[in-house]
Amino acid sequence: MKLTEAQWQIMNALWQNWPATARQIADRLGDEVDWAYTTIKTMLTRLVNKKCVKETKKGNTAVYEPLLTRQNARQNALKSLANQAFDGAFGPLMHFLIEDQKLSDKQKKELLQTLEQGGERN
Amino acid sequence: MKLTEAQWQIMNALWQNWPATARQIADRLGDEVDWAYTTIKTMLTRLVNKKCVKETKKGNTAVYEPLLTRQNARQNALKSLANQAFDGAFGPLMHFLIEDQKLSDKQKKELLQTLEQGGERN
DNA sequence: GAGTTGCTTTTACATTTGTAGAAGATTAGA
DNA sequence: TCTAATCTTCTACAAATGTAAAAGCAACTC
Repeated sequence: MKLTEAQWQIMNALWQNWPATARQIADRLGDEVDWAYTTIKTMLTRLVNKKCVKETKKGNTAVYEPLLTRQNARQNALKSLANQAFDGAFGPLMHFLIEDQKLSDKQKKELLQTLEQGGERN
Repeated sequence: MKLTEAQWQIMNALWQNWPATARQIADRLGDEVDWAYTTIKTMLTRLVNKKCVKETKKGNTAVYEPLLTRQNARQNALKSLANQAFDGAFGPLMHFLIEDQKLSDKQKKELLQTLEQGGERN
């Protein structure tokens, strides 16, 4: 279930709003990338094969919708990053983010808040 | 500079302690993976080509050391994850981690501490 | 000095990814 | 109904990745 760079872009475009046709996705991606329409089609097909996307037909035209949720994709990505690069735990990852990514004070404050909220919710 | 899964494993083994020979790396990886020695050699060579690792000769034997630091690799990985999956910012990433990864109370407490410390240091 | 051991370099080959052209089917317009 | 615009499916091909066997060279061991 690991997505490649290109696949993330497609998925991001799809998550933005779906169901969507290949053309719509192509349009959404228009600014960011410079892919031929068929390239996008191919990638969609491959994502369908990987069960990340579902394809249905509306007449002649294929309509796509995500099977993999953004949530899930993010979770997987983070998990695999944690595994590969941070000894499998989120702790060190977060630690690294906080210590080394030089959060702005504002960001830190927000984080603190999030943390406290989270504490109450659980 | 993006590392693949397999490359992370090699690099992790190398970061553990270096300079190291291919054999040493193979031994360290022994538990985790089941690769032929030559596979490891090949991967090291490829990492050398990508300038992630430096190779020097000690007699007949190649000795490897990282050129890419773990720090840097982590940074790159996080950055690219943030870009792909979190609209390019660390904020949302962290948010996601905290909100959706269900940190244990202990983890949360640690985090709070880290945050406060960080605050003082900066 | 012949064999075993261990390293190195070379070569190979399947799969996945990035990228897309070509050709065929369909639909919307003139 | 002929045509232009779109879609779709098929096919292609290079680069990267995963995985390693083969063959060659050096060194230790009898």
